[in-house]
Amino acid sequence: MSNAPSPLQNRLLAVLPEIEFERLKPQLEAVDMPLGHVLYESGRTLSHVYFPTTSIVSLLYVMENGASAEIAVVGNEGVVGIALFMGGESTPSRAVVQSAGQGFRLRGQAIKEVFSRSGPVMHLMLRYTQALITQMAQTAVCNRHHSLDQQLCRWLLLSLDRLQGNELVMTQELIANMLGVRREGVTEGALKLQAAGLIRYARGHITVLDRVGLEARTCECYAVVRKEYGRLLPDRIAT
Amino acid sequence: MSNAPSPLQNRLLAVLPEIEFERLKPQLEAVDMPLGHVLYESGRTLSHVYFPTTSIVSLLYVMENGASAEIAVVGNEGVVGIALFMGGESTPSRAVVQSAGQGFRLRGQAIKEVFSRSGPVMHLMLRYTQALITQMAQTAVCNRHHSLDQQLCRWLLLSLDRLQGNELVMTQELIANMLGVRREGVTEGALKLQAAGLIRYARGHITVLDRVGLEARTCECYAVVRKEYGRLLPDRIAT
DNA sequence: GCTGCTGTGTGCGGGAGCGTACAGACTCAA
DNA sequence: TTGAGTCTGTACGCTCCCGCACACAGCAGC
Repeated sequence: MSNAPSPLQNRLLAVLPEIEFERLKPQLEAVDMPLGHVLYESGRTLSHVYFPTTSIVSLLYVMENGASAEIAVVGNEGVVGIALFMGGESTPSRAVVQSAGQGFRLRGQAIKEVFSRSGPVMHLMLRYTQALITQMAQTAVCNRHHSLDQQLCRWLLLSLDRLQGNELVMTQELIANMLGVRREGVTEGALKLQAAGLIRYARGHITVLDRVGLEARTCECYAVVRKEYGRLLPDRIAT
Repeated sequence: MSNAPSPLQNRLLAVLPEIEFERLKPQLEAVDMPLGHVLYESGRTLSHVYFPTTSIVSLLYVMENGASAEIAVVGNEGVVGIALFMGGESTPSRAVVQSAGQGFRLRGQAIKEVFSRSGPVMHLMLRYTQALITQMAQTAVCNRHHSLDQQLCRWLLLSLDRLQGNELVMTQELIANMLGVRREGVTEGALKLQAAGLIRYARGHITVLDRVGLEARTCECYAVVRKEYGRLLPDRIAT
């Protein structure tokens, strides 16, 4: 029974080589993590990374209308605030204590120094990875909350951003696989878009006629992802 | 117009400092990426990372019953195979060419060398990050395909794994927020679990009576996540 | 031409979960 | 003890999407 909380209750810290742990230890600050406490807010620059010991933290995405969805959950097996060392400094999600308890925190600067000895290739890879993470998280949110029609628009836009030109070669069947929905659902969605003059569809060839129109029909998820790609990847590497 | 494909068409490669790019360049191999081509299979060790130039790649999770869901999409803004440099070597997802085109690939060893100069703290952080990514990806899949009841079980198990003891303090309202569903839906799900003798519920206190029973009721997502945490994090850092 | 295959359109019953509304049950403080 | 507040249970109509079935249209090859 460890009554005095120890950083070693966090299993990431516990498996570090002793030398490394001893180096970090003086900088670890014990913190109380009461239920509902917000460790960081969406879009805010993080000041610390948190290593939960007896608490659980939820990573939540809060939508514009206030509805939310959990992206992931972090307990004593992990660390909250990976954006700090991935190089993004912030994320579009919020971290909330889901189960009260203790933890330790480390100033952002300290963890960043560990990563600072590495070269530009690694930094770029990590920043990209964070952008990818955002896309995954937003996919989860979108799957939960948005209509097939909105998701279809999002998907078309994400694909379009990665192509030159405005035509994509893709059957409705394949799109359905990607979105995890029925083929018939894609048919109906595509028909609506076609009727609205936004796309033209013909046996595996989609031509986007009105990109702005698609953006107007999709959900916020697309914009969130696009913005993060723009923010994280330099020199006009946008989504 | 660049008729001869250039690695610089990939925007990650394009923003690298010239010195770094020149170092990688001789090792970049141009590859054709035909529609439907599987770059890597779920669970298989990756041999290369791929930098798409004119192609688009889908990261898909394929469920046991064959249904699938796209986790994310990667085009010339990114790289396929982040598990290689994150240290995981493999992922539970499959990478499929969604739009035919070209790309460049790099032997895994080459990208790993870039990361090998870093210390154990960073490696651990990255491996953890990959585990977290898996959790997010699986959340997306689960949101798409599984019932509220299954998701409730998954959520309870993930929380339980991060707690000592078998009681969690959590109102149905909060769980609903996490899962992104109605509170009433959680009520109904919890009642079923209680009727089956798996949990006991009382005003914000849940006691898990039959963990194995919960595991039997949840979907594959829980096991996938748990297994990846076990695999990626050493020394019995499980989910 | 005909035949087959692939891709798209359509219709219908059913179920899961939503929005809404409200009722009971427990807890705490005045 | 009484009332207010919080948490949980129940009910009902509705919508979106699913599963299934089938028709049709374009495009290949012979």
